[in-house]
Amino acid sequence: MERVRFAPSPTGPLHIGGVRTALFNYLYTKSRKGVFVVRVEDTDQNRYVPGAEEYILKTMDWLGLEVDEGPGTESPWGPYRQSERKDIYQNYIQKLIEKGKAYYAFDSKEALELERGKAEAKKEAFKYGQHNRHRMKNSLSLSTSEVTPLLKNEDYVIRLKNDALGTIKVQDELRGNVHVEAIEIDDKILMKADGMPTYHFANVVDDHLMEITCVIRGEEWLPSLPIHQLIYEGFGWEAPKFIHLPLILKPEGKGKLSKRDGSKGGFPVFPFHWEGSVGFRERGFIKEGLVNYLALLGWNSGTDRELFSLKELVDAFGIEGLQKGGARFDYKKALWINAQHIKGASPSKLIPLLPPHLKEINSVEEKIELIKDRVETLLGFNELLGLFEENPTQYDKKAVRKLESKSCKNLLTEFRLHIESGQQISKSEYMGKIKDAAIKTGQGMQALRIALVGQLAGPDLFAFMDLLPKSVILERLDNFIKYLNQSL
RNA sequence: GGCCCGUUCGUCUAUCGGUUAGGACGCCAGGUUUUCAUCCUGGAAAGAGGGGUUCGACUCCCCUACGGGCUACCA
Repeated sequence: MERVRFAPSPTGPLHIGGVRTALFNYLYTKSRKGVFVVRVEDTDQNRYVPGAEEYILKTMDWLGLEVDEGPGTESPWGPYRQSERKDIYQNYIQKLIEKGKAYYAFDSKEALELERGKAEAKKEAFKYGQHNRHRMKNSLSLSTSEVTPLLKNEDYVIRLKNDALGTIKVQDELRGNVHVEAIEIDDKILMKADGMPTYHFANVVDDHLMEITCVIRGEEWLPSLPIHQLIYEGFGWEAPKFIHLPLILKPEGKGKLSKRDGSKGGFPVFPFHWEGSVGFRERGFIKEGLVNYLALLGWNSGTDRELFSLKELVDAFGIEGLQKGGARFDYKKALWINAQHIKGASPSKLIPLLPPHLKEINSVEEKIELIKDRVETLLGFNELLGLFEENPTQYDKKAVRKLESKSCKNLLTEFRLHIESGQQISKSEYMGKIKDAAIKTGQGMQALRIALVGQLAGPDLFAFMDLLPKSVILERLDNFIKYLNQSL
């Protein structure tokens, strides 16, 4: 049975890169009928942001990424917040020290800065490791009698003792074998002075204890895979499989997509609102649209098919379809995908997603049916449904100018009488009136359209009128006739 | 700078040694429509460069270039 985890850090709202990582974790897990675990990696007390964890969980909930185990779940594998697992890490780091795979280090930040500066001056990278650990201040270079008081009186960290030789080989399911020289890997800090583990340590310990079978994370973690492997080996544990996903890149320019890119590019980067910034949900995306677009960023089904529901994605998913190179975010395509899902959705599914004042309007189902092919996002319904609810307050001047005011006025007056007398409102009836008035079809249709909605765009006029109370139609005709009178 | 990963139309991608290099978004043109949108049809648009290997390379190998990531007591 596969057990797969999504392990976000609550340092802020999840952005779409994180959402996609969650999605691929979910798809992989469910396509293999495995257990989907969410683990909150809150080991950095300085970067902790209140509300972020809740935001992440809400996102999963909104998108339908059902969590099998996570914060709040009672199970032998819990707890699922790393801040609640401190004792476990303390316990396991001792084991690593006993095995001689980790050691205490007492170097001050200043001392490390100094070393770093020296290395930089020589155009070298500073590494704390095999070649220089003997001249640093740690339990390997100091005698036991020196170490004991330091342990008591000074801040210290615990470092990985990397004594690997030659070349380290690690495996990524997407990229195959990756080789790194052991000397390149430094003695990473495993335990910080505040007693909390670093990512590297907590991650390995938890993945092992939670019996995770496959780790799916962003490509930014690929360089630290050898470190993690060293820790697994230090414990004598078998490592899970690893998949490093390509990153989502900025729409244009350089680098990976960041949280700031949204405001610059005029598109959202968060699933839903966070503080001042709006998310995909506020921009009128439905979950199916967002999920589908994100799945296509770095994955394809191997066929020409692009439209999928979440369930269909689960069925179609396979790691063969994963891409190795980074993918640029394309908001236009995201909008198109969203539009396809809105078009395919039934009105009853869309109505609950509308703002309260729109949910309740008359014949809302029929109205949505009439206009859903015309919108890209849910926001489009505000505008188009508004055409039913509010009489035009102004008329498109340019369009009005092109009308032959007098004959159009007569036509509309005639049509008004026709409606008032209780006769049928149909296309053929109106066409007859146009013919009688001896004006062009286009003119006649445009005049009616402007009268009803104030502009030259909108849904089919007769279907539109079917859903409009007769009194409202009359009112709008009156208003426009009056308007024409004034301008004559 | 060092290390690692990557590179097919503007963008997302198919191709797993032999194809007129396919699809989608976007763009352009035409059609349907009372308008706009939808929809339909068509079009422009790609293998980073250089070496190999091979009867034959987008596909395999090497180099270069470019892009990305990492290089914290952050994840």
